[in-house]
Amino acid sequence: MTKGANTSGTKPVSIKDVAKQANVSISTVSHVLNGTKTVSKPLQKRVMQAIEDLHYEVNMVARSLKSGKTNTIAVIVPSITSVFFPPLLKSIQTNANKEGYNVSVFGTSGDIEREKKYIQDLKSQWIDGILLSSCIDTSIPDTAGYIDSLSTLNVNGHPIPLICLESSVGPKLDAVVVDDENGTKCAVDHLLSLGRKQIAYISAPTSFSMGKLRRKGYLAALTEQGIPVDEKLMIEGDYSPFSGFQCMQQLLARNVPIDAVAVGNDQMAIGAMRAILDAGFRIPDDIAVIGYNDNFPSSLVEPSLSTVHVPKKEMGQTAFDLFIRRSKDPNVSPMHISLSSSLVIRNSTVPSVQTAWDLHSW
Amino acid sequence: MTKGANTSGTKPVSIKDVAKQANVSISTVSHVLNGTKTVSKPLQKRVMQAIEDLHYEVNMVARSLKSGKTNTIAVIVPSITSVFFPPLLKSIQTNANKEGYNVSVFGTSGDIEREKKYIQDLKSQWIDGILLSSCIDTSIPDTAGYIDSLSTLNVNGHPIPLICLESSVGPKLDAVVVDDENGTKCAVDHLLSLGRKQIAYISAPTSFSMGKLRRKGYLAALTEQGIPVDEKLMIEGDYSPFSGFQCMQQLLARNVPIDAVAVGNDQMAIGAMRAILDAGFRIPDDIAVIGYNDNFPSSLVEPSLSTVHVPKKEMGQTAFDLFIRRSKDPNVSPMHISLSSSLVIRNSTVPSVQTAWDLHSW
DNA sequence: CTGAAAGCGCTAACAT
DNA sequence: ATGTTAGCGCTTTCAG
Repeated sequence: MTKGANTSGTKPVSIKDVAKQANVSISTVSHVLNGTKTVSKPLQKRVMQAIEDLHYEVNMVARSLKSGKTNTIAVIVPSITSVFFPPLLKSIQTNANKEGYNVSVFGTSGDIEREKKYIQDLKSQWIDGILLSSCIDTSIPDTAGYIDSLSTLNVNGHPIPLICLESSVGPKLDAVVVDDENGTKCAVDHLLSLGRKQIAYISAPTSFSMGKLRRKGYLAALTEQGIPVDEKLMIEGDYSPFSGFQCMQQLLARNVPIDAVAVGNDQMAIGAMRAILDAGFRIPDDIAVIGYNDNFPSSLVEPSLSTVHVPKKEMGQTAFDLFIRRSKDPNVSPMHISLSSSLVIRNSTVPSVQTAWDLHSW
Repeated sequence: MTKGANTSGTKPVSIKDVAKQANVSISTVSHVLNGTKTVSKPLQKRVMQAIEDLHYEVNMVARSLKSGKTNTIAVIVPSITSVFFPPLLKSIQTNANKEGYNVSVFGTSGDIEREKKYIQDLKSQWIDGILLSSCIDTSIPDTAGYIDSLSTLNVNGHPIPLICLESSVGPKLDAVVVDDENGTKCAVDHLLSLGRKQIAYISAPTSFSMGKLRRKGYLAALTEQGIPVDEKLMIEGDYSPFSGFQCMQQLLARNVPIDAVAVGNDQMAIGAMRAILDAGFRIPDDIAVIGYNDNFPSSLVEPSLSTVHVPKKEMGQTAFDLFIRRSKDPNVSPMHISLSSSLVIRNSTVPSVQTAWDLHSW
């Protein structure tokens, strides 16, 4: 009646016990378990029966030791509480489970040493693959060695597929990113189309390719319109809402006229909104704001935040697909997939549009 | 110079190779690796040197097979995207890492079959422990067998510690919960103290102890004031913001006067706020709203949402401590820890209080 | 179609 | 203090 849960027993039952009970050899049991070879119907029955009777369950660690596979992949991200990652993690999890993989999640808190440590540990555990949103600061010298080591991670004599998430770390590694530059350019173009002239920019850390590319998009948009770039209008945050708040305060304190601000992510944008509002300005009448990523809080704040939508679900899916692709053939050449993002216009740039709270994804 | 990353190699190097290189026995290597026995300085040196030279790294899966320990715990939650869990997961992760444990996270999407499947798989993997926020519906008969099996989970001849998170599943299991009943009572008392008489309640699923207890707190508060309970004022949601929205719409459609609503969690409360506002009522002038959990979005919405604070960090910490406690002695009697919650008053009940956006935790 | 046996890499009891 | 050896539970040649 109840499922074959070894619910009470104390003695571990192994393949050996099953073999004995079924009166067959140990290898026969293994073969019916894995379908590795054809086993005659009668024996098959007996084995199944014995498995049932004994409540046998395979031991994955022994199997892993033999097979070299753990059926587990790891996802390493800077923060598991940052609102951006959970949807991504969920997507990865869903896709991985579908293919029989388990997922372990690690949060580095932006500490590169912990990132390295995790990767080291993961190798020892014979992890089947790593999806990495690295917190490495590529602006620091001597970083090349680490990046290089990532592309040649190997264990048990074979390479461990490693896929970069969100931010490409090097040309030799598979990666799935969004078209950060173009997305930001669209955002700034939108501001420009609204007639804004003094557009500030709060950047995500430019020590990462993501931050660099997004800022590049900002610059490109200005340049295209022949607007001179003013360093006074640019500042760099650290992703967090509070850093956005602080950056905006500083921008405001510089006494340069500002009628709009584009921001490297939604968290900082919301922090910036707070600073603007606290300083007594109106959004967007005095200063328009646009973020990046389209996380659910952006639909909740007042006024709702315009932003650039990033397809997190698709991103997780794609990353997992890249992992599968590389597991099948470790030698395929690295693939960089850039997902396209799209503008989401809300009230922080256009007061007249109807916007609604996102009541579904959290 | 560079860390001993086996960065390029192809041959797996085992303890055997180290032994040969150092010209010692395999067990000596093991002993210096684990400090299991005292090894003479010179040999120790030679072994360390060989490890260095060969870029040796322990193989955790082989070690696990032998030792029966994987140094990994699993956390199973209904949803990894729900805003409540990430802070909890982070806390668990932090504490676990400190003690040398890795954490695997699993989201069941509220599907009890997936929950069972995960647990089954985890047993095969010889997981060291499970922290479980179960999605089992205790109102369904035949559920006892499952709960019972949880308290006797065992593998490799020894029990697997299992700790219930957020919702106690049975007296035989360790659990860390919040004082749901009292917390809700305080919330409703607050509404009462504001002079509200027609207080509706949107419940979390009452098929779980958490939902039951919180509703009980609501009833207790009314009863204490001699206010008759009106079934028309009660309804049950499914945790999600959208369900809160729908529940509130239904409540409003019942044409019973309502001047306040207490809600089983913040997500539903925010959904309910949307419904109230959409229906043209003012918050809190016409209808006051209070939630539960104190997740960051509650500070962001307009008006900000009063709620009951739940210490997620402490919860993760406590759960992990319980795990450690039970690993050390599988036979200690089950411990139920109830964390106390506290009222957070914001503008959805008291317009005059100053509230600020939470800019720090997401 | 079935079984015997050799390890995967490691730990730990048991010699020496 | 050091070495020898027997497995942990499983997969997978290789024989029969």
